[in-house]
Amino acid sequence: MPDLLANLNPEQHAAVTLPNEPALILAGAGSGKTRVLITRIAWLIQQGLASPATVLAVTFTNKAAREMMGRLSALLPIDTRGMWIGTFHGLCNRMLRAHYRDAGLPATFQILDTADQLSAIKRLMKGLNIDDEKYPAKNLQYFINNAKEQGLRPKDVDVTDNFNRKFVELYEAYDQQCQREGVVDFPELLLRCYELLAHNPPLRAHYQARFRHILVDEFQDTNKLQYAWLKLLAGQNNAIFAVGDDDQSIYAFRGANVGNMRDFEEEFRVRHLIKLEQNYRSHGYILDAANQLIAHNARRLGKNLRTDAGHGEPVRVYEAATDSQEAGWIVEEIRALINTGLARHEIAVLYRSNAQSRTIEHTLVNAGIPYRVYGGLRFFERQEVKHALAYLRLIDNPSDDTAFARVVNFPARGIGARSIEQLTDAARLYNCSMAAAIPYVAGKAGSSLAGFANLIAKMRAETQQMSLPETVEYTVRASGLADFYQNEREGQDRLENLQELVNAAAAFVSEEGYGLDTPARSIPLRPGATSAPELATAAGDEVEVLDAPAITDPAQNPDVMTPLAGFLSHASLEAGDNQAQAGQDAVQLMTVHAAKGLEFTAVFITGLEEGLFPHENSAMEADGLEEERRLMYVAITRAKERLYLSFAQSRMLHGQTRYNIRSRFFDELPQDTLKWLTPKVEAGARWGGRSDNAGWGRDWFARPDGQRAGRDEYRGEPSAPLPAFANEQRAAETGFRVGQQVFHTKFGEGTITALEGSGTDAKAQVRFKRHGEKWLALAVAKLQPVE
DNA sequence: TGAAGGTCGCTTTTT
DNA sequence: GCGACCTTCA
Repeated sequence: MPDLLANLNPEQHAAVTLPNEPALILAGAGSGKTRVLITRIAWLIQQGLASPATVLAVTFTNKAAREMMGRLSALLPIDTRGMWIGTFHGLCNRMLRAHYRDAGLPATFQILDTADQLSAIKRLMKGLNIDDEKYPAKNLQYFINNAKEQGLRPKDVDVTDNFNRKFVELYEAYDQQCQREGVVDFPELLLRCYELLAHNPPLRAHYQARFRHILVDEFQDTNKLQYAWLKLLAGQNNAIFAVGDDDQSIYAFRGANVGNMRDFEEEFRVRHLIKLEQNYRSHGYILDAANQLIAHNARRLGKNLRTDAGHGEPVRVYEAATDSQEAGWIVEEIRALINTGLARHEIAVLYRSNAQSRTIEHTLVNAGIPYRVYGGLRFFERQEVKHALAYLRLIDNPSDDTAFARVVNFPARGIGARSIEQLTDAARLYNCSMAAAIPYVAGKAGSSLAGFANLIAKMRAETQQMSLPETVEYTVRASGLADFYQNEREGQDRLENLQELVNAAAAFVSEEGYGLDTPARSIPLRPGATSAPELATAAGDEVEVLDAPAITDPAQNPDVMTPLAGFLSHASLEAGDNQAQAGQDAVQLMTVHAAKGLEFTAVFITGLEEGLFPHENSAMEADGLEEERRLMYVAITRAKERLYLSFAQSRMLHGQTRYNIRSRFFDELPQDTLKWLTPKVEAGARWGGRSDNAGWGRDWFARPDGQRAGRDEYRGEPSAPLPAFANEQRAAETGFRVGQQVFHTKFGEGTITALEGSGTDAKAQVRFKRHGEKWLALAVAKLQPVE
């Protein structure tokens, strides 16, 4: 029997072995939070305090859920399938599939992702002739999701004015449309599941009796609805083991409510509050910086990280003249780090907003350093993949109008906007789906639509006995998608992705433990399967906890989805990785948000300027600045050994050059942990704000005070050379070189101290004998070389 | 029916 | 500055 408790520190040990009572674990960054969560489950089972079927563990991302399952089965030889480990949405989906009748849903209900939802809303508004200018579909989407996350149905929303009344009406119409089509959006999965439990006492009692152990990861990120769902599931008797960090709450903008931690403490009368403050990730100076920064936040539960590692390296700070100079410095430092033997994937460049990645990417490309950008299009979001999925959804559920509208004329089959209009009119008239309305459309439009209906019918018939991978492969071909992309000039990648979809289906079948020949569209018989059957309708007050018996009679096991339904859920709930060159050893580029939960030996936090980080929009939001500070805290605590902070005096943003002052966060960090690689300019000596350049010559832009930290003043002893990056290359592009003597008609003689950009964007920094240092646009300024 | 051209917006994002 | 999305036109 493995000793699960070995090597735990006292706080971790205490958390893992708590009695089965409500507990809140305040887990600082890098304090072994996931380890505690996993060890807790393993310990409960090992001690005989819990059987796998009584455990429910919920996370926010599929990645976290997978990690938990993986590490758990490595820790104990248990079948994790008996447990319910997954995301809020994944678990709710599972419950709704099991009790679809009680939840008022068709067996084959489909899940709309955010993009599907928006197109469903647009379709709805078009049908109702709503002015998209006055009531933008995006705003309605936000309104609906927000209401659902507050647990509010249309009848529950307060009508305050006519504008709001319209939104409530549209919300209601949207819900009716979803109901008719048999589709649910993301928040609906949660709300529907909440209502299922709230309105069905026997069912609620069943699950409350079953899930004696509820564990929640990243509790600070839960929204109101998720908290209510947890409360319902816990009932009077069950304990919730909540793990979270209020200092890392960075998702308020999408409904996360840090207040849930306080509420949980009070409402559940939490007697066990344990703080994990021992940090196993970062060196001392880095932690000092994090601790002192976050101490500036007023509303905290309070906690301070400590480490046994030494001080380590100081935090290096660099002030650049421009965003591209900042990028140049970063790349030089990265090159130096790589030269010392550091793996590229141990280096991360973080930024507040995605737009900042461009300059850095550009500079990395020029330097020939491989990198990977996180974010962007993910596999199941690609258009060709979504097209194929739409056909599969139509096979499974013909009423899914979102899927129907997406592919009725793709590949093109002569069904134009007019035909679609006729069809939607008919569908509204007969209150049926678009597919069902086809017979009511007459004429040429009617016959081409009938052709499409026949295609889908044929596909449904042909795939009746096929396995899931066969079904997908058949669909890709029979839909005409394969031919279409085959003939498309740049369709090869898309064709490969469609093949990849077939592979994904095969992988899904094998991971779920289906036989390879299991028909995709029937409830599979899985001899020896350990998934616990659920009550279709629980009767009476007697509730029995069913301990994972083998499934023998599919009719009694409504919780088993067909492989196709499972795969379609999987595609909606897990959008997959983004396609960036995975596998290669590459420098990691991402937003600070995306970096949460990750760690790197060396971290660059870039663009530390007022307006950017903290972001200017945060000033308008309640608690906005504190959230920005938490974001900075998250960023700092990603670093293990080396932390670099940088900012630029000017930056190209939205096609305009902006002049920013350095972030206030610099003043909130302990100064003795910082090592300025460029001279630190005191706040009072600094100019700030925007400059519209009025009154200044058009051909140059410089700080009005004529001062700047020149690269010749660079005093660091960095691993990297001075930011005289790629000078040779610049020389070739601009015709000038750094160090060259030049003459300007207005400013006279000077020396080039830096070059950047190319073509019409090329700029030179020149130190003039009488006018100080200035940046000049080479396309405008007439610089002449002095022999 | 697709290409071309114009307009809009632009913080962070998982499910 | 750039991409996404919408409309327009041949």
